[in-house]
Amino acid sequence: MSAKIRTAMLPKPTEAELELLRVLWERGPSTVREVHENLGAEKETGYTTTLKILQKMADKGLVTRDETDRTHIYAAAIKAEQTQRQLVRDLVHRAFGGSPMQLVVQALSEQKASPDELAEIRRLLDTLESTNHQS
Amino acid sequence: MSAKIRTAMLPKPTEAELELLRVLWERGPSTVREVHENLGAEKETGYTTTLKILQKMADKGLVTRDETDRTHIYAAAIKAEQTQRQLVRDLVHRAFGGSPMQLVVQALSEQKASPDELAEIRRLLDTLESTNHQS
DNA sequence: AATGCGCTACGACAATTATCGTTGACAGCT
DNA sequence: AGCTGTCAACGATAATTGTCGTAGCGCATT
Repeated sequence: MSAKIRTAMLPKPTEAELELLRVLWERGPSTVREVHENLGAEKETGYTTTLKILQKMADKGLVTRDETDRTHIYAAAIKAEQTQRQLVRDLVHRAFGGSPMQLVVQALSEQKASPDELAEIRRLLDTLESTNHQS
Repeated sequence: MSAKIRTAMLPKPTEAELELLRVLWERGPSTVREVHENLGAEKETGYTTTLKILQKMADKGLVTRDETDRTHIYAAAIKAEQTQRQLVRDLVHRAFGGSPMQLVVQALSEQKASPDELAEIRRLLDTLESTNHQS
């Protein structure tokens, strides 16, 4: 099996980094200030902290930085789905002994999902089952 | 107001701690050596490392320690489901913007689930939909 | 009783993280 | 040309984490 290292295997974002990534995914490319002011009100952290973390993320390649203007603009370098998948795979492996189903059960029972969402999941299940046979 | 800290809000286990917890969940109460030798072969870490982490976990309350015999016996202080739920809630909040459905989608599509498991999930969905109105 | 083995306890250590203060540059206004 | 405020860069710091080495204790077998 050929090791498929496409996107150069970026490091797993830390908790604080993930917080910033979430903002970037929501808002799209943003300035430091925009990111900082869109953090959850729970975070009572200084501006320079946000800046520093973004800089480190740029070093690691987790975000890109457009420096043409004086006020730089940061953008997530990885798609939300990709990171989420990595995190889920990690969690499944570490906490659920490799069984994704257990995680699904937890995720579903933990928070009450709306009927709409449940229906959505059913549709997803249908899709999965049909694509299951054709390898 | 009586602070109802029943389960005492244990700290979130770190990665290494989770690894040990997984072993304890699998095996039940175990000695340090048993835990250590049941780690994934990937972990090439010393015995004292495992011991130290278990001790710290005992301090934090993540595990209990039976010291009656000279060889202590550690046991997980929290149920797997409880920890898993906490981790899932965390991940949902941190990476999925609070939507558990997104996580479910990722978990399902990430790894191919067997038809049996898919059926199991369907049953779970049924249960959830019926118990949906009561709280 | 002496030795050796397995076990716990304690402390040290490097690496990583998160956080902030300070500095220096730049831009617009007066 | 001189303030004023915003911004990026840098360094410092404290806390946490994972990792061992070493010391010291008890038990069993000699």
